[in-house]
Amino acid sequence: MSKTFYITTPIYYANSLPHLGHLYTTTVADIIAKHKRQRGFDTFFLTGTDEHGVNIQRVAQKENKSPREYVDFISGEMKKKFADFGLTGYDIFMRTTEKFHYEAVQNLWQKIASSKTPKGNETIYKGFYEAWFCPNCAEFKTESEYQLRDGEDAPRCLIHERTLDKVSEESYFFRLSDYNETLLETIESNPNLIRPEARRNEVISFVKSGLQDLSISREKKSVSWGVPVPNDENHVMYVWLDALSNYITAIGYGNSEKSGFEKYWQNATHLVGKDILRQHTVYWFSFLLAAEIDLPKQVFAHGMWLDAQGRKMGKTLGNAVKLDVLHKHFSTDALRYFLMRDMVFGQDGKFGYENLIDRANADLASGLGNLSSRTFSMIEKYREGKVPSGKIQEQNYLFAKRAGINADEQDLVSFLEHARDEFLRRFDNFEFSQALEIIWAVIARIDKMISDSKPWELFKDANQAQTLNAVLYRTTETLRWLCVLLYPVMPEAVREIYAQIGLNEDISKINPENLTWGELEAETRIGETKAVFPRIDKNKVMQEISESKVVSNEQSELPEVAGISSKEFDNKTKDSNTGKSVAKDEQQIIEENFIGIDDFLKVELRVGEIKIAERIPKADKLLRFEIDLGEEKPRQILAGLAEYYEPEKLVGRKVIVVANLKPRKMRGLESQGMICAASLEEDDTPAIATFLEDVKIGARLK
RNA sequence: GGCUGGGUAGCUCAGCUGGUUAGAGCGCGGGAUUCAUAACCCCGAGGUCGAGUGUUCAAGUCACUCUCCAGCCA
Repeated sequence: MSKTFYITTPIYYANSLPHLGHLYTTTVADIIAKHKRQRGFDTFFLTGTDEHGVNIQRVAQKENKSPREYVDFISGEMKKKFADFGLTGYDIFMRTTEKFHYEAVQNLWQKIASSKTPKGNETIYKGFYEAWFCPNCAEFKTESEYQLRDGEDAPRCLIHERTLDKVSEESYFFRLSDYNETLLETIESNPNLIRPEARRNEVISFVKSGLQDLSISREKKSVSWGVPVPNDENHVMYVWLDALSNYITAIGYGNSEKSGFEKYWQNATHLVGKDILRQHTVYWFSFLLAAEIDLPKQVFAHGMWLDAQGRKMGKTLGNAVKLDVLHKHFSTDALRYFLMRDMVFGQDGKFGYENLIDRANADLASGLGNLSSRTFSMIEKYREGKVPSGKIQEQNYLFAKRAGINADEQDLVSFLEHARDEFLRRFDNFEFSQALEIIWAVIARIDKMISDSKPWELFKDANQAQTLNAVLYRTTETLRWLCVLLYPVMPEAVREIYAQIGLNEDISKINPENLTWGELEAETRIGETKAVFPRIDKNKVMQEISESKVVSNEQSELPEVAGISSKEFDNKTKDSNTGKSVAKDEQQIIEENFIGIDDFLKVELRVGEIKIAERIPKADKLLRFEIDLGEEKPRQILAGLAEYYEPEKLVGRKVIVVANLKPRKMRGLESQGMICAASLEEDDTPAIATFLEDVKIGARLK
């Protein structure tokens, strides 16, 4: 039986449109799947949507759709976006609303219910949960949504300020509290079960702090959109049991429609965002233990993409990456490369269009692209388009040596083999960023070999014919290897290069472990040459992106209730445990985005004239200003404008100053306010706000 | 507050079990070159490795204290 491999992304909660987070995890999974397949693993790749729960019920209602219509729409959008980015290689797009899943989770429920906990108790029991309910909001409130005042028994709703009612609802509970020891033992004895290590520690400390039983159902009268609990008309399962079990139901556990459980489950890897790690370890592992199913081999929690400044992306800040912008301006391969190269897998990463462009230009255009381009151009020019043999005969050794080329290619071969092995090792260990660095070290080495041997001079010397041949052969053969290694990351581009070498095998089926130096045959006729990674005109593209942003802000979009999925996941967690309520009302979100006039008046904006502007030694961004606000003496204000403005030219300019900002020290100097400026572009290039009319110094803005 | 992780060149990061003058890429300055996508190659500037104390012949690398940042605490 061949080796198998099972890779999953989370199934994404179908309450909001696809965003970068979804795209990222599925891209990583796709790359891993392609890699494993190349290496001969019988691989199963799952992604999909999680479609039940009260959140979805509500959003659907708001949209005047049935939950089913709504999730059909979202899941369709998800598939479309994935397809836009070439993500079609999954084996299943799992949906929890499918019939087989209903059947299978119900079977799982019964299996769990029929077994005992490690301490010999019933695993599932019926009880009540109690929670604070606000009748005005018609919602259960979580801790962060209410306030308990001194001397009062019941907390108050933060919105309505009225006391909350304690409401209890019947619920089935999973006896999670009986799984502490088993869980701890399992996790501690398997260092690789949860990764990265820092995350694993979090889980361990969470388990150690004691586990409470988990509510796994809701009464149908409050939540109807879910899988019915077997033998109880009045309950539906609550999200996590339903959602997590998809990983096994999709491959045939508990149902006969799907298959592969025996084959794939033994080698399962779950990729998850760090925000849902607990659910995928504590809850999921316990469910599996209860159902007497083996645990997955590994759960890997990756980080989040932050914006270029390191802030969380979201609706409120308006800094979320727009997938249509990405799709319009960047090739899928460049994006895939960036996602793998720029984020250390497991840590958070910063995403900026500029970073992406810089990365693509430096590594892809100037690096790999340029190497292939110069190679084929030389083969065309010097060897009539045919890859020459790399053999150097003994009588030519001396000539080769003079050109700095070792007649024996073994050094290069060993180097390349070692790079390949390292690459595979890093890749297997999910160290994608470092794996790719190794490839780029190979590119640098080949570039250097070319520069050192100077093929354009060798060409003029008849004695150096074989040296030139060797350089060209070695370069091309190395490119062949790199294509095979890089295939999972940049399938399209690498196929193109492979074809330009003149080869036509299906690169997706070539196992990098079996690459053998010299298999590229001499006399191979190279294909038609063209640039694989065109250089991106940064200014132009950045300009276009900032223009398109303005447009898309004006378009009305489908509302993303309560924003982005990580937040939703959090809410969902609380919900599943306590039955307290969830998604914030859209209206409420909107209200939160407004401030009252009082809030505005707190900000003291005044007109000031710049009297002195100068650079600060050793600070490349900061400028020091003295600004006259009509006060006794000018104020010293520091601002990060040095990269964009000549200080001399700012003297005399009237600007808007936040006058009551708390003073702050920077570079040992106190800044007594802030100059208002707008950002021109993604990188925060500032434009100082100013007046067309002649305003008085010290005048307050209102 | 408790726990966990991190603070290494302007930026993003490598530095395994302590051992020569602390590395890479990007960016910046200079040079060389033309096969190539203003590319590639060479040279250079730039770091008291968050602060302090200790262990040691020897410490980004170990211990302790402090500090700042991030995450987890249902």
